[in-house]
Parts: sequence; C-alpha cells; structure tokens
Amino acid sequence: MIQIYNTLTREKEAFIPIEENKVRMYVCGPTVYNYIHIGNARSTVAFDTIRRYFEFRGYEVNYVSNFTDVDDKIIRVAKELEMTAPDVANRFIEAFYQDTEVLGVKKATCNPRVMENIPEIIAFIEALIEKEYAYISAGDVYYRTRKFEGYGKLSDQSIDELETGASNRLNDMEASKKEDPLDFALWKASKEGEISWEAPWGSGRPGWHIECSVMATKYLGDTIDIHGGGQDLTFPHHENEIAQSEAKTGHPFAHYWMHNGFVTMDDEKMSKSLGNFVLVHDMVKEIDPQVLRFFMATTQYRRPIKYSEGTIEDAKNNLNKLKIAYDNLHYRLADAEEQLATDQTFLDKIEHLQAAFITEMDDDFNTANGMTVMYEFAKMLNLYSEETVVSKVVITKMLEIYQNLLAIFGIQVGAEELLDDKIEELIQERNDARANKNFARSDEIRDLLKEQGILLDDTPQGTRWRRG
RNA sequence: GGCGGUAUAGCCAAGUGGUAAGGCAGAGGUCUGCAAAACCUUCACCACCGGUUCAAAUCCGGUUACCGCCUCCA
Repeated sequence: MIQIYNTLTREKEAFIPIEENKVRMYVCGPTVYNYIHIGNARSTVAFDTIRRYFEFRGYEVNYVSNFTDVDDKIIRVAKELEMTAPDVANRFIEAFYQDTEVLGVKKATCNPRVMENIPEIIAFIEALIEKEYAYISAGDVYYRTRKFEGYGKLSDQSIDELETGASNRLNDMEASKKEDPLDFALWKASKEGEISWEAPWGSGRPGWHIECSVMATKYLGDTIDIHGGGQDLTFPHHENEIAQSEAKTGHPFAHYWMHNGFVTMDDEKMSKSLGNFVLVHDMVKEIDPQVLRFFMATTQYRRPIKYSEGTIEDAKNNLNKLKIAYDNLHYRLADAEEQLATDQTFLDKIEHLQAAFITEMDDDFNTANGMTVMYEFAKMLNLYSEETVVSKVVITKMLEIYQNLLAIFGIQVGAEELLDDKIEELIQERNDARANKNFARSDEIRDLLKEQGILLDDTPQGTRWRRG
C-alpha cells in the first residue's frame, strides 16, 4: 500500500484512489519566460518519478501539468526581446520539452496552457461571481477570501495572521480596489498594449491562480487524487486554488497535496530572485544529464537537496557503479548456459530485492532508500557475474528487473554501443601482445585508448571496454 | 511576528523507542603480468541541556544554529 505525506493533514496517509487503479494527478508547471533551472527540474523530475512509480505499481496515471503562458514576466521579457508574448511562451515551452527530455522525463498526458483555456477561465470566474465568491472592481475581478470557510487550511495559517501580512504590503491602488487586503485577483483589467481577452466585465487577462483550478477540474474532474508542486507554492498559490475550486464546485479539490523540497546551494534556496541558479540548458553541456537525473533521486523528494560539485561528483560515481554492474553481467550472456539447477535460488533473490524496493518506495516515494536497494541489486549482479558457470535464465531476469527498477528513476542502463574498427583492431593487437607476454606494447595500447576515453577491463571471459 | 522544516562520520544520506542502512572518499586485503572492474574487511560518543522509560538519534520540555513560506518563485 502506497503511503503519501499529505500537506493538508501533515501526515502520511494510505493512498486510496478515486477510481480503482487510476490516479488523477495535477502538477503545477513553470511560467515560461526563461529556461528551467535545476530547482524547476527537481519538481518536474520528482513528480515524474512518482508518476512512473505509480505506473510500475500498476496504476493508470492521468498526469496533467500546465504551462503558465500568460503572465507579467512573460510580457516583460517579450518587450525586452521585441517578441510577442505568445512567441516568448512558445520558445520556452519548446526549451522545456528539450531540457526535460534529456533528463528522462516522460511527457505528461496533457500540458494545457492558459491561452488555450480562456473561455473556460471566464466561465469559471462567472460562476464564482454568481455565487458571490468574487466581485468586479474597476475592470478587475477579485476573490472574496473571507467568504471561503477554511481559507488557510493548507498552509495552516489563521486568516487573521494572513491578513496582517497582506495589509502591510498592499499599495494604494490595490487597496482602493479590494474589499479586503486578503482578496486576490482572478482577472486583471488590460493595460495599454498588453495581450488581453474580452470578458463580460471588460477586457484583460487571468490572474495567476485561476488557471490551475480551471485546468485541473477541466481535465481531471472536480475532485482529483493528487495535486503537486514545489513547497513555495503551498501559499498562496495552492491555498487559493483550493478556495477557488471548492467554492465553485462544492467538492473537495484534491485528496492529497504533495510538495517537493528545494534545491539548495550553500544551504540557500536556488531561485530566480536570488540569482543563484543553474540552468539545465547550460549544465547538460558540461555533465551527463543522466547524472543530474540520478542526483535528484539521492534524496527523498520532500527534503532539501544540496547542489554542489561534491554531490554531483558522488552522483556521477554512483550512477557509474550501477551502470557497470549491468554491463558486467550482460557480458556473461555470451558464455551462459541456458539454465542451471541453481537458478531458483537466484530467482528468489531477485524477487526478494524487488519486494524490498517496493517496501521502501511505497513509503512516500523514498527514493534514497529505494536506491540503497539498487546498490544491493548491483552487488548481486556483480557477484553473479563472477560465478564460473552462469545461466541465461537468471541473467535475463536479473537484467530485466534491474533495468525496470532503474527506469523508475529515469535511469537507463545497458545502451548498446559500437566501437569503430580502428579501436577494435587495437584491442585485438593488445590481446595478441598479452598472449606473447609483450606487456610493454599491451600497456602502451591501453594508455593510448585511455586518452580516447576508452577504458579496458581484462576479465576471465575476455577483454571488455567502456567509456570513462 | 505567524506557520513550517532541518541539525546523524571527511562528503552525501536512511533511520519515529531496543542499542547507528547504504553510497562516495580514505585505509588494508583478494583477484590481475600490471591495471581496471568487482568482491571482502575497516571507518559515528546521532547540535546542546534536562526529563520520561528497563531501554531514546527516535518521545516530552527547553536552548542554540541554519533554512523556507507569509511578495513573483519548483
């Protein structure tokens, strides 16, 4: 049984889906005015891993993640780049797909965009006005926060505490339009020259929070299983989504609220406003994106994860270890017997490890512990690959399960690669030299290949190579 | 000020009552022509103080430090 830590109740709860064997999941996506940084990537990767794990456990996942493509920052960037706002959005949506693809992120079932849902947003706001949860003020539309009972239940704040914070930073313009400092915009009246749409109360564009309420309910229904996002979205974004959605539909919006922790640098949150961020787009030029993906799995998703040269280096070494284990065993397929009397013993071990993996991952997607099981798995692969006589049945099963489990983390092992003929010839020449005990020549060739990034391992079954 | 989180070895990171998983790095060893890879062995007074308990990293009270949200942010 999968246990999920629910921000709403601040407890781990057993996951019980609305529909049997199905998961309706909505994850807040990025505002597309720049390339994504490692922090954005963590959120995307964390929920991709969760989604893949659900699928591994036999659930059918309807995974919806939006793009916020209407926003002040996009408009600002559009001006700077002398592009239209939709062009800016399109450009960075394209970049998002590229960056997440190399990180091994599976495409969402659906990536809705604000611009494509304007009529639904207007209808949603109208319904809120109808129910008096919203009011029109000088072309803007605001949500009447105090009317929603339970406002603050997600972030565990009393409405009066929130009020204190809100009134301090309210400017005069807003103060004159809002009935209450806590009220937030559902619709903003258009300014000169900005992108806008016609609505019954005047032209303008949607506020920040409304889009997610609209798109989540449109694509997944009034009540969804899981709503996810970064911890910084808990308040006000998710709090406001709850207020909007539940006021409109009269039903609970999401059963489980999941929030991922931040990527930190020098113990500080990596964020665009602090300027201490690393873009995925730039980083993957330097390091294997698989390393970055692996790095994300080394810490449980709710915990902060430390980004540093050291932690990335560790991730690189560990990922390599897992890959080599696969290759070590795969190499033995060539000389393996069809089956052996001892097979069942090893098949039982595989079962056992897979069960252990599930136990760890069922506990709120504890990838750090799941990875520990993978190290044990790797050790089993290495030990088996050193057996004198091996069985195809066992090897095939081991590799298959190992590969499947790592795929949950977006990690691929066992990619077949070819060497060019020249290198093959050198390896052959070296083996001849070794047979003739001409170790000077043999070592010379090994060094030569090393310079080209080809590392050689001599095993009882022959010489193997790998890239290093 | 309100709410929340964290503090475990050189580094990373699990662990919610029974005496510290795992990985990296380090040390020693096996294997190897030498390597590499792998395997084996080794490496922790759990921030501090007090309490509860036969027993606490783990529960309770307090202290300190750091971080996050409360304003756009994954």
